[in-house]
Amino acid sequence: MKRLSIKDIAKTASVSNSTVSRALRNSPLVNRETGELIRKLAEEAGYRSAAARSLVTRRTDTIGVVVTNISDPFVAGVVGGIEDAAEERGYSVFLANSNAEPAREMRVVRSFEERRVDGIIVTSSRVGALHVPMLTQMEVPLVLLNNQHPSEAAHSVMIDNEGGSYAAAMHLARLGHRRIGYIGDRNGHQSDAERRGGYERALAEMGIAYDAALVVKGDGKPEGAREALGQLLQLEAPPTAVFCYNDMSALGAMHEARARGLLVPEDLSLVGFDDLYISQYLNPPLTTVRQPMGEMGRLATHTLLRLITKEASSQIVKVPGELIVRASTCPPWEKR
Amino acid sequence: MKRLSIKDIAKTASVSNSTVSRALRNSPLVNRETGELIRKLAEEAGYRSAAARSLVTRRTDTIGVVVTNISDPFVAGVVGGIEDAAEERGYSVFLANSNAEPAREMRVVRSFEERRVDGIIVTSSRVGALHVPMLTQMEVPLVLLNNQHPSEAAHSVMIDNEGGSYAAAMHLARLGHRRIGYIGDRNGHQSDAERRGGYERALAEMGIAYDAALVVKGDGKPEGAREALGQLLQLEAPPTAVFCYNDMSALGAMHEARARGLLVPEDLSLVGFDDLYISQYLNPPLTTVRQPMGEMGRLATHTLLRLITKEASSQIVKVPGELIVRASTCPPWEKR
DNA sequence: CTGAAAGCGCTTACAG
DNA sequence: CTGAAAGCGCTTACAG
Repeated sequence: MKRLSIKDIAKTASVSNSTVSRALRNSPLVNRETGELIRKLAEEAGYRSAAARSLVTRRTDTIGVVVTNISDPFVAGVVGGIEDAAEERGYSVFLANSNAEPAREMRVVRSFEERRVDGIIVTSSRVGALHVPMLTQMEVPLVLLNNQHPSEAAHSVMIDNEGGSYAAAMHLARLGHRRIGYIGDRNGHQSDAERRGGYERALAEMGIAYDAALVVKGDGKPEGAREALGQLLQLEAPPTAVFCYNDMSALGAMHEARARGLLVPEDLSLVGFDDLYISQYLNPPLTTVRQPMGEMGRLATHTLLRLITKEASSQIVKVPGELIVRASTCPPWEKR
Repeated sequence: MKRLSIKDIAKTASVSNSTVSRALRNSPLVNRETGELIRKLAEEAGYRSAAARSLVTRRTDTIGVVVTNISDPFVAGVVGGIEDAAEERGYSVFLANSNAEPAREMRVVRSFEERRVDGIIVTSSRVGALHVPMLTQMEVPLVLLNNQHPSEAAHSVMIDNEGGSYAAAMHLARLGHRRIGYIGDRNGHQSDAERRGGYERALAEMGIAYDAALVVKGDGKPEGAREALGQLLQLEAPPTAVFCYNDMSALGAMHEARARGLLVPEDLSLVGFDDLYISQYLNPPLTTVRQPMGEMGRLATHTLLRLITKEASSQIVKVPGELIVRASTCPPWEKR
């Protein structure tokens, strides 16, 4: 069964290619009955070629999404939202992992360009930000999601890192904690600086002196956080609570605490950032700052689509986080 | 900066379009020096249009991947492997969520067809299997990954459900457990039947009588497993160990056990299936059967690529699972 | 409302 | 080794 083309349909409907093309695009320039007949035939018979269409329309109804690693649950959540929003509007999405390798990111972006995607979304990439110049020069609409580079001229969707972290640290301080640690991300992300900023503001507001020894660096993954918590626990006066850069770090910290025989939250309160799906099922369930991942993906897509259709669109949308209090935090005096 | 075409390069190199086209494809039919010059110009200047090329070559160097839900960590792991393998071979991947909705799955498959993908991979979809006839009729190469439908005529990559589950249940039985529960998946997946099969074979081999009351159904997610574990715990003689359909179910069971004040593994041993990234960090770390997700994705891609190039390829690849023993299981007599 | 014709940007026999 | 020409399958002025 050969792939049918517009021409075949034209033949069996005994009209011209032009008419078929119009009917398939629901053009008003075509007789109702003729149009319906053609559409019915097309439905049964086959489909048009997007390639041929794109060649003349110069649109592909396609967007490219570059992520550092689709296996990261935060990224996967965002991509889910992007795909949903794109599909709703009739767009298909190309997905490419950069693995945070600049060379690979360049490669995939070029392949996106060659495929003439109508727009590109870059997620959480430090690398990506370095290429903003290249990307903007390509003059393909671009939206950055949780961009990690301060100086961008691109449109972006960002979580309110500072505000969310402030809420997290305030929660801990109000519980009565005075020695509150922060396990950050050593990769020099802007988000790390912002989250630390919110943490510091909360401490200051609660009259807690900033202690540099309580601020250590993980890698955004469980392993790095385990080490980082180890450092914190070696302190003369170890923290009674730790705010972590993200849920994955909190997961590692929780694991490490358990390995050392500490109870969470009785011996150590822990707060994360992200609210991954699994976080509610941890033992204990994790107190964290929710990022609406799917929603952020949808937002980024809508922004991009507006860019593509040249509609006005806000340069940067900042999404608030939401503190979700669960069982990994409690007052320090419940200790022992 | 306008998008350059082959024609522009031809002009500045003062050769014909044909020559540029050949040089860009590294054809031996072109003078070395000329070729290099052209390639250099092209590198600086711009790129060819994949759409125009596809129109004549009838290939798009593109594959479509349909998943039920990219936010599922198992699926995300598989997609990561697919994307890696595809990128290596110069293919781009379209990603589409079906959300397990048949209508949406149809839609995305059609859009894949319209975009003339060279091949399609369908992951873990019960729905997908229903459309195998439609898909095969499209005569686009198709590979199913962990297909949930028994009667397919398509190529597929599957985990050895029966063998993995047998190993999991044997592990429990050898630890000394005699009352071993199974929390399955109520969605009627073939994988559920196979995993239960492995469980039953192990019991039989260890001389443990099969007790239907110990076999309950979850939904493959934490919530369903919580309920299911609740049922098991209401039994007169509740199980001392439970094998779960997947890690997400084990996560829910662990959460429910904790909520009821049971200690894992002392009061209840728990085994999962998948070995998600997070499973090693759970409290306690989860004993489970590892599915090499990324590897399976790569395998599916290689099979598909072979199909695309008409090379011979095995109809069905069965991947062995690996039992990973961690801290969520112990002998029953350690109880109390 | 409809059709003939040009053209989108490539690739590939065909003829040198 | 190179170029002119046809053609891939559509869309869209243009002319009825």
